[in-house]
Amino acid sequence: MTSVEEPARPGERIRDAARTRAEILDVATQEFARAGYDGARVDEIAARTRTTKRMIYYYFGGKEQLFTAVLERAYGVIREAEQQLDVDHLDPVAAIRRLAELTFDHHEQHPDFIRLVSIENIHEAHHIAGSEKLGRIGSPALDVIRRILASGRASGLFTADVDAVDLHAMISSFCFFRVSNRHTFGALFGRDLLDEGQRAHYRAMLGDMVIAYLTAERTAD
Amino acid sequence: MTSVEEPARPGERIRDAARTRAEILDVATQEFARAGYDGARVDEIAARTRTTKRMIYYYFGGKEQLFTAVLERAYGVIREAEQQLDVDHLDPVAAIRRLAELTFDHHEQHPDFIRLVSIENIHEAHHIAGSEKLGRIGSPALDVIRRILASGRASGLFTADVDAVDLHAMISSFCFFRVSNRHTFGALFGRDLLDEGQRAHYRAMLGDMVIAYLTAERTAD
DNA sequence: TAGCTAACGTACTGGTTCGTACATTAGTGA
DNA sequence: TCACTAATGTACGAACCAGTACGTTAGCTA
Repeated sequence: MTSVEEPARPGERIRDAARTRAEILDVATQEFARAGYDGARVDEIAARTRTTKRMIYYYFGGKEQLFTAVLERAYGVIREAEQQLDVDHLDPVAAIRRLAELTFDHHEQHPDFIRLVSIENIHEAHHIAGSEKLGRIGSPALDVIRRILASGRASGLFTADVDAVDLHAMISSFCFFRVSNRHTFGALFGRDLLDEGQRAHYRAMLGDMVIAYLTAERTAD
Repeated sequence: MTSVEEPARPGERIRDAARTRAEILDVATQEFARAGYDGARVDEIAARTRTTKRMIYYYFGGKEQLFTAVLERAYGVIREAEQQLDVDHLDPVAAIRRLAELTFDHHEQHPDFIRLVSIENIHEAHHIAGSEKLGRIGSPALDVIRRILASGRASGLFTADVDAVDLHAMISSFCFFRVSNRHTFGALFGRDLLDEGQRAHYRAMLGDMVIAYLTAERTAD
């Protein structure tokens, strides 16, 4: 999520539009993820940048548009990662487990993204709806899931006629919840879902669950 | 979630501490759920009450404590509902499906509660941690799950040696995600997870998933 | 090298928002 | 019935915060 890491040589290297813009986005991502949309402070974002508040309005127009830009970039990062998915060489069962594991890993590695999505849901996806870049973009992972499901059904390994979007929701919900609800779950049940020692356990549990669901013999249809 | 519904006879019925307190909590629940902690306005809460802002500070002390009180009551409602759970007369498979369905229904029926929990997670469960009533309260559903799992294992129906808290997390994650991420999911995939026509489908899917997981033959252990 | 414009900084403003000082009254117990 | 306190209302203040008016300069181009 970090795209600016110049050594910050003092005094030097002024007037770099691209860098300034990117730096604002980096800091804004952290600040919005930290405090939510209304909790985030434009002054605080500016203070943690090598530029001033004026530039935020110069480049983005306002707090609202800045948040939209943050979301757009965050979703862009996810899309790129999902496009790297390569599980076609595996058999359907192994492929779906691998996909679940990669989704699991990805959620764990991007807690700020999870927080931004949670925040955007509190605001009823208002910013996504107003963004040309984000409306109905779907997810590259969906195509992967579709291919795996088709091949699994063809080979008779998968008994259930499952919809790709539904399976994506099933996998995502577990991965997302583990990160998004970590704090309340921990406070209520005294168990940290992100505990390092439990990581492999939950990762396997997700895979087992999905495979079991896809390969179970249905009593009725 | 609504506990005050007096006919509001004008001018009458002044000086009712319990009612005033409850009315503030009702309105505050809506306002916090609507806008998040920082987005919520104390003045707005007061305006939508038959009393004044002064009373909010009189009864609760401040915005922070008011939010904690809102959370405490919301969790209290959930606990009460979970205590009504009665699935002991069913066989383990039917019992676990019934439990999943009731969890599913309950999440769907209390979107404000889901939003409050999401908001509290953004704030890293700070208010729960500071509340005597909420620390480590767990969930009555956990005991039910423990009983069902024990009986399922004893009868040999459940192959997996699953932990109750983990199973609770699995069920909750799907139910929670469906409500909490409804808006971003809908905006991105063009599918409303709360669509009335899909309700039975997702409800069955959750049950199928859990049952498949619990009854699947494991390849390794 | 002159001039033009994109990029940047400073200082301020107007409205908002949490919180409170102060005044008042309903209802209860002696 | 009288006094006392719990409950309530009004009006205001001080800090905060998004957004902007205005001024400046770096660096490219003709």
